[in-house]
Amino acid sequence: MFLEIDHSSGVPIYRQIIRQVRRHIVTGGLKPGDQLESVRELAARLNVNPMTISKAYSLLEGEGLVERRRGIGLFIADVHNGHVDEIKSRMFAETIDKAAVTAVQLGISERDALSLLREKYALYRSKSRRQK
Amino acid sequence: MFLEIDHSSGVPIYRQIIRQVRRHIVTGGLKPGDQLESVRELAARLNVNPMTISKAYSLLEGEGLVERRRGIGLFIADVHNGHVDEIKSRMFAETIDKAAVTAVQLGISERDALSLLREKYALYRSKSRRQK
Amino acid sequence: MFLEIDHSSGVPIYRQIIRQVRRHIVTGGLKPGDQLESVRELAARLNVNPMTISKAYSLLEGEGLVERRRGIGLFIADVHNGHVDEIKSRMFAETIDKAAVTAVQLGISERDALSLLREKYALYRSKSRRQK
Amino acid sequence: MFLEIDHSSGVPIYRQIIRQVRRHIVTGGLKPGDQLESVRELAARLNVNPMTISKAYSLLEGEGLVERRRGIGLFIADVHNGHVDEIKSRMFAETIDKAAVTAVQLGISERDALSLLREKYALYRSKSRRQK
DNA sequence: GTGGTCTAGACCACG
DNA sequence: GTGGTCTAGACCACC
Repeated sequence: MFLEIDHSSGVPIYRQIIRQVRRHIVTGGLKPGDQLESVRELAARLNVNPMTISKAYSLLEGEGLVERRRGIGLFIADVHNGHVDEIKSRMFAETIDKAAVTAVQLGISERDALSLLREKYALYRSKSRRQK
Repeated sequence: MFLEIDHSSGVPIYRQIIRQVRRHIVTGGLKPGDQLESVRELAARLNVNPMTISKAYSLLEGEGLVERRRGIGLFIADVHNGHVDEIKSRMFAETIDKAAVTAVQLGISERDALSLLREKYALYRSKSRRQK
Repeated sequence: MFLEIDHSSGVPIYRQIIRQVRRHIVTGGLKPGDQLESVRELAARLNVNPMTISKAYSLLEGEGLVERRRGIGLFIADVHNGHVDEIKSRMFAETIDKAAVTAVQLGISERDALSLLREKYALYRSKSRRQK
Repeated sequence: MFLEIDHSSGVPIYRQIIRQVRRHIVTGGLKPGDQLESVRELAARLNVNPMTISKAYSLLEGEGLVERRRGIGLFIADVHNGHVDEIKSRMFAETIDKAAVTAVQLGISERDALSLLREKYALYRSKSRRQK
């Protein structure tokens, strides 16, 4: 599971995790029944405190996106139906929208904007492949 | 100076102020030599504690965007063009960064991401021209 | 960490702290990765308000000399050698600047000024060697 | 009269003026009976508020270093006797002392220290000549 | 009038 | 436990 933590953004780590896991579920990257990485494992991989992972998982459980099976671990719940593509598009459109507004307001050329996006895309694409 | 404080966003007030003043400076809404609203005045207008405003102003001073003239008030500093460009790049890079991570996590192709950005860019570009 | 606060000097406490921590970092007394005393601990020890310490620490963070690890504490950042050298130069330039102005105003010749500096330098150099 | 105001040092302007006028008196750059520049003139030249100059002059008068002659202006008082060279040396030695300690503590070479002093000396020497 | 500093105390978020 | 934020109020220095 590809997760990118930004320690300097000020956004709490557990929130960053929740948002990204939610995305993976929406995307189908994580499918109903899939087991989540264990708290300890993920904590070690991301180099954050296990309690932080635990908090994120608990909140996802509260949302009903994740199910706890006692003694075994956490699994993606069966909530994955319909409208997924639409939701995906909307989620992505929001981020691009902000970027476009900012670019225009700051007078950044379309050429520069596109080339930066291309570069960043490649960066995270390769990171995500390495994490798989 | 137009400033909009969102008390419910969770983003610290002083950061909201910094971000908006910075944007006003970078986009030319505030020009070198312009005097900032006084701490007390702005505090009264936004209905927040003067120290909160003071904190925002001090940090802007630390960034070199704002200058104190003792006993008189605070003024927009004479920022080099290079510095402004650097700030712009940083501001824009942050938004593109988020978009790129989202795109990768949602499994959106680079091609689609770029074309959406192109489309949005054109949209806001033409909007901004009409407003001129 | 040795910190000496002079309440009667008129120099703001938070600036005294910043200057001394900065000096400890630059001279190697505090090394990258070292944890700073907690805000509350230092506040109690120096007998000042925690917010004053917090302000000093925040500004050091803004300078990039110190890093927050959320919920854990503050640590000396991994400062590049170049950055340290820059800070050193700035610190030293300030003292020489004052000396030069004084020399000119007192009508002391460049020759005498240089020879006094040479002499004082040798003095403290040998003192510092003896302490090693 | 050569005066160097540092707006960014945090030291109040009126104090900077007092200290430097005092130095000129000690040095003999200003002699008993010499008339001081008028408040307005000096204010215009240094580009500071006339009240700031006035405050500095009043405090110098309080020290007895300066005398007010009603309707005419301010003059250097007749306090200029003995020990002058000794005082000068001490004033200068203090600044060099600090510089030398800093240099040694920061590990700056004698060569670099001397060359910086040479450079700064030349800078203020030429400034002082222009102001005469 | 301007901003700067410090305090005391409350509350929050994070780990 | 950690730091961060905000408030209310006092006091200071400067112009």
